[in-house]
Amino acid sequence: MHGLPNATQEPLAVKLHALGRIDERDAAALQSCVLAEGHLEPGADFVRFGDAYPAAIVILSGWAMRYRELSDGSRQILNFLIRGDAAGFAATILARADHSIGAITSVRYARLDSARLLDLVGHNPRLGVLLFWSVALEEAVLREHLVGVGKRPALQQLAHLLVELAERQRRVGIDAQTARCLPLTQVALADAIGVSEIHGNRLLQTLRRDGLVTTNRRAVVIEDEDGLRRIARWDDTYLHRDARLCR
Amino acid sequence: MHGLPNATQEPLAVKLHALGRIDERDAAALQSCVLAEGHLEPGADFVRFGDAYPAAIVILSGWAMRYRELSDGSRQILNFLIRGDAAGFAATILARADHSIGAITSVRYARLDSARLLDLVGHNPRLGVLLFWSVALEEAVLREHLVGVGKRPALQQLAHLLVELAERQRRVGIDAQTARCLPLTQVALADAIGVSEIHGNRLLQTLRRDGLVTTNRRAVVIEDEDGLRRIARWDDTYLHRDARLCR
DNA sequence: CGTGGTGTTGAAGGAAATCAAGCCCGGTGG
DNA sequence: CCACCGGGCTTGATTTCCTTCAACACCACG
Repeated sequence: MHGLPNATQEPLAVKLHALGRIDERDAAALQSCVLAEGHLEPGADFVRFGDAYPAAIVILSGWAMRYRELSDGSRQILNFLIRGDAAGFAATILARADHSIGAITSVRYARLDSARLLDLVGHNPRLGVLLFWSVALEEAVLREHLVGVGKRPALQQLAHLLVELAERQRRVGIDAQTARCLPLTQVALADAIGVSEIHGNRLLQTLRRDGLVTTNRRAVVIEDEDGLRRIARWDDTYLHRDARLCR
Repeated sequence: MHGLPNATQEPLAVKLHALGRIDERDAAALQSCVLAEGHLEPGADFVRFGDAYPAAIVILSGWAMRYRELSDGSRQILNFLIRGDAAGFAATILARADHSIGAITSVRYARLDSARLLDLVGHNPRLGVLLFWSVALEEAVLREHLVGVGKRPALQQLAHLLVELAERQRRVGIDAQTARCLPLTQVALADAIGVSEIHGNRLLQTLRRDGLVTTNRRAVVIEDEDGLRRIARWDDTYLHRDARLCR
């Protein structure tokens, strides 16, 4: 992000900034909700299904995921969380987690003082609107995901996911080169789009054959995003939806 | 619902009451947000994908659905909306709808004054918590739906949906007999669980053969809910999750 | 009395799961 | 240093589930 005041380098602020202008005072206020930083190793869980919720957090760097394990051992990944994404707001409300959240790469996060955040929102409706916006957007992503898993052909759905993740990375200020690289194993991708690991692998092969992506050991790199968009039938209004920011 | 103060008969109040006690004053306050009643015929849309959002509403009676149409003409139903369910809160935030909402049966609804609601929440945190709770719960339902569509065998997923809908009806005070009856066509069910109409029909047949459901022309009636729960591998903690109500 | 939404059936083809190996590579420990 | 191991990836063969296509019966409705 160019020309941002310094305090807005805090990821939640960066994210909200991408939605609408927030000034230095707002950014500072957000920053004041940060209690401490924490760290998770790849594979470690932040919450597990059925556990009591820990405090709310914001991801500072690295990749995490919301997921659910089924009795037969399979796993559905509900969403990926990157820099600026928040989790655990429901802690104020729900007694127990209805899904697990785990680290994919090494993750740095900030713990938030949710009482203070709530207070802040009460006194600064504009911030509240922006926060609500980001929650609404996450729900929109979830809905789109459901549509994809339910109705889209698997290849299209895979392409859609890859484009979405690159797009989301750029939106929180990650540079275009880095944003092309998605640190996901093939199992993770398969579990996200709801197909078997083997089928997921074969789908990736066809994308690779057409030069749309390359794959490293534990990552997928987007080589031809426009091509992927075509396969995905990407709708530019998705994620682009702008907030009504004045009030 | 037995022994409720009169004002709490307003559906949103009934719904929140099911989550935690709300008193007559709270209920009256909620009621004061109602602007007017409206009505939709079966098949009519409340919002269509891409449209500007109309005001927020609460369903008073009847069935509606959130859904998305794809370019190939197919449809994914995201969620069903019944008495007490709200829609269009995102109107405050999002410029355009990212999904359509349509009436399945004839629907009565109340339009809400969202500015007033926001104001109310600001002054009555307890109400805010309850409202947030209901939003969080809807998101939980959406996540569960995604898990089902992605990972559960279609028959299990169908059974799960039927049980969930009956359960949700009872929770908003609909009597057990009525709650067993789900006014859904087979196409609607199929579109919700992400299978073709024909396959959906065959799944219903197997449920019928085992005496778990009967079907009228445009409805499914649950005959053996415990049996369905077994097939669905129903988890009793789902939807039962209780809010942390004191603060 | 047609017409269209709804439900039902059969047959055939396709998409994806499952089963079963085997490879590559990085890390660990003997 | 090398052997071994395990996580990630790849491939082929087989089976299962689900879609598609094509009819047709059945009300409910105008």
